[in-house]
Amino acid sequence: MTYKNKATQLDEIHAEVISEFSKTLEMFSLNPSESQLFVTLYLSDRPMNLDEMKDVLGKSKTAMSNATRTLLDYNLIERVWKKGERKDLYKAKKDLYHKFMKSYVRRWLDAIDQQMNNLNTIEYKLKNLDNTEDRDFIEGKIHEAIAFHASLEKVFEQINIK
Amino acid sequence: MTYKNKATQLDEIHAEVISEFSKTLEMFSLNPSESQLFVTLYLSDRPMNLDEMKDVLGKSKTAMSNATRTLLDYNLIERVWKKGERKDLYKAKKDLYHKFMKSYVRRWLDAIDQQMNNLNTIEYKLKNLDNTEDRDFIEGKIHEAIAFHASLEKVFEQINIK
DNA sequence: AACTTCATACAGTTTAAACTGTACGGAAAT
DNA sequence: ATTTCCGTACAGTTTAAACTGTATGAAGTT
Repeated sequence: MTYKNKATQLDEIHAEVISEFSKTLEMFSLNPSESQLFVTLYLSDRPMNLDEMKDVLGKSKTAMSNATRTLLDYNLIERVWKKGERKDLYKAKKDLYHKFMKSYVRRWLDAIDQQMNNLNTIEYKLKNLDNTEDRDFIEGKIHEAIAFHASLEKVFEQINIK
Repeated sequence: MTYKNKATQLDEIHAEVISEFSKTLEMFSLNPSESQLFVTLYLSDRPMNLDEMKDVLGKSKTAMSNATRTLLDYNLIERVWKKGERKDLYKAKKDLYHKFMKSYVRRWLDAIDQQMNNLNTIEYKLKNLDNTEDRDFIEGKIHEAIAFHASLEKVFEQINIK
């Protein structure tokens, strides 16, 4: 039986957690680098710089730079200042669940809002057309689609409060 | 000013609704063909066959065949039988909001369940290792990750009831 | 001021998703 | 039984996302 020291075994576990947990985070519309990077920071007991990240994940520094910016934008990680340190340091924010939900819900709500505007614009165009059976049919459908968006908005707003 | 007859104007509106509404539906993890096809069926006053679909969307019949199968699987459209008709006919299901939410929530819950199992498996492996500070640290993180999944499960289950 | 060292912009490459066209098997029509 | 017509499997192509390597400019160091 092959001998494995504790450190190696823990490294394997570490890698497995990154691989598995990141799959869930990808469902929040994060790409693989973003998801894996978040889990890496989440599992780290101290802030990390871009070079450390790229070594852990075996990806390019550019990928790490892009991923940190997105995660910052989503408010999932934060930059940490350390005296005498030239490299940027980042750590995962606390309270996983709320941070992810908030970011996710916000992106949904933004998109829903945008799409409702677009549908309202289309509906407005319809009003300038003569009334016909076809016109009324489409108008009804657009109305229903807008109501669909309103329902979505409602359900995501409810999540937000919790 | 260019003359446009009613039919042309309505066709334009029709195309715009497909283009815009489908963007929202893509957020339910549908690909462009699936989303556009759903909206097409949604806007149609009668069931359509694959050839009609491909003409409306300007895509291949294979794309339509694949898209209908996915939409059927997600329970968003249904097949319609018509006497003497050899081609398969499909129509959009009623009650957009509930159908989409249900399908979406189900896919989230399935994935969460799968991921919780994976994390539990990893945690079990950890138990066979000697206790060290590092081990305890990772174990705590895995626990937190599992709790994160449990919270997700809860929030999506709540949506489901409504 | 010259030299390092960092993050990131940018162009190019790789990889994966989306889509197309052809071919095939099965069902219906002749 | 043969022919026609349908949906879809499959292989190949196109398109878009993800990622890499190099270049650049800004900030810190000597």
